[in-house]
Amino acid sequence: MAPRVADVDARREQIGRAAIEIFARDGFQGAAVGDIASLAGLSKGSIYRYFDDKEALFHAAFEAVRMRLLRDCRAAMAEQDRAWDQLAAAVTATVEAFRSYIAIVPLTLEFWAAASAGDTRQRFGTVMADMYREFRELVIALLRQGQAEGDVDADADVEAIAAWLVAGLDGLMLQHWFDPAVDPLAGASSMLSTLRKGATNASQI
Amino acid sequence: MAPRVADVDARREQIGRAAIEIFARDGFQGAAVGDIASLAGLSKGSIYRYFDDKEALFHAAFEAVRMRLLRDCRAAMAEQDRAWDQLAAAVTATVEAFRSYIAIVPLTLEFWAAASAGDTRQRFGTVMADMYREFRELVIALLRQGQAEGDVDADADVEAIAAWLVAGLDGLMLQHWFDPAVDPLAGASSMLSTLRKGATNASQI
DNA sequence: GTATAATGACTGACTGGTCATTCATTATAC
DNA sequence: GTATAATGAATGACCAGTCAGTCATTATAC
Repeated sequence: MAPRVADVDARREQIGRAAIEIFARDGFQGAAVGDIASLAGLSKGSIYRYFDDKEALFHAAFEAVRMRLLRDCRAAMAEQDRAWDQLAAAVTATVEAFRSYIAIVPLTLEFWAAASAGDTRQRFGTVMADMYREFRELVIALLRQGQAEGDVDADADVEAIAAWLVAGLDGLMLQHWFDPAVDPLAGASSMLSTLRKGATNASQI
Repeated sequence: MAPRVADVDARREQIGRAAIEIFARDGFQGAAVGDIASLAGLSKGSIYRYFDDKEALFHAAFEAVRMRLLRDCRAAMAEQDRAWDQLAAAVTATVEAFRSYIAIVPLTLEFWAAASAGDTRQRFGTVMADMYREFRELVIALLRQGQAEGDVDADADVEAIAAWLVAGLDGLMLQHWFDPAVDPLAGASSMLSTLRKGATNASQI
């Protein structure tokens, strides 16, 4: 109807918000493009003016969620001076992000599945690999700085630690999703304090 | 009377094996029951003689994989005396199971997704919740015994530790699946040694 | 040992339905 | 009048689950 739409980016974002909600509720395969269109206040056909196909829509939804998480982490880190405190803040911010924006969880699970099997595997698999590399590298950098600042053992295997720290956060969110009695914050705190004691000679000996 | 003396259990297992392979390759929604039937050497119609519907097939596939994992864990534990060594053996056995039977990974990811969104959520959600509770309880029991044997601090929060240990294994397997350069065994070893140092006064002080 | 009857595992064409994607048409703004 | 956004009916492909019929195998009678 409206020629020269006011703002293409705004419309894409509007559709993306609807996509997050529907994909989180119904899954990737289960979601109907028409439902996303309705929620965005458009018709099915219009979706295809802004996105090539359903997969592109899914990718955009996940990307939006990922950026939000990364932004929250960086914001929390900016408030701390020492690398160790920044790491703790990032971990806490991640858990908080999951709790305050719970749609992240089912959306992520759907994305994992899409990246691991079926036609979507190739397209989304590299996206996941890149994302985890990025998260691990963030943690590795903090741990290295922590070593320089004397909060982390010089001989700690920072790569391995980064992998299981990120892994632990994912897994805690997963268990919390299936069973709300599992407290992800308690788990993350325990993980951090154990790491603090287990990989820090300076403060113990 | 009964032609080919059909061994119902054997047939179900034969179909189950095919189901694991196809679901791991194509995902739950993406898999065609006809493909599973072909791989099992049967026709589509016959599948429904042994399973109520596609979901039942999926459930059976996951259950088989879960039992195998649990069996491997218990076997590894049986070879150790002290609770701490049993825990370490179980963790290593889990990682080894993932590596030697890699189809577990995409199948698990599919199951997570099915348990988190869409029509399948209710049916599979409780299965997941129960499974994680079972795994956590196994770890909790070992940690408690470890406390009794003096290998684990008396004031350690065993519930929180169990949650993040299980979480870490899931997450490591996930990262390894997307990026084979991530070594899950190195991650798991680091996690264990950190826990050993961080939650054990006895051996350090 | 042979012929016949009974059985039920197995098949695959079929039904009913879903849904992503396309495109001819309509509405709107300038 | 023209360019473009938006629409939604139409298309085509896919697939879970059903069921009437087939036929190899077993049981029984003699």
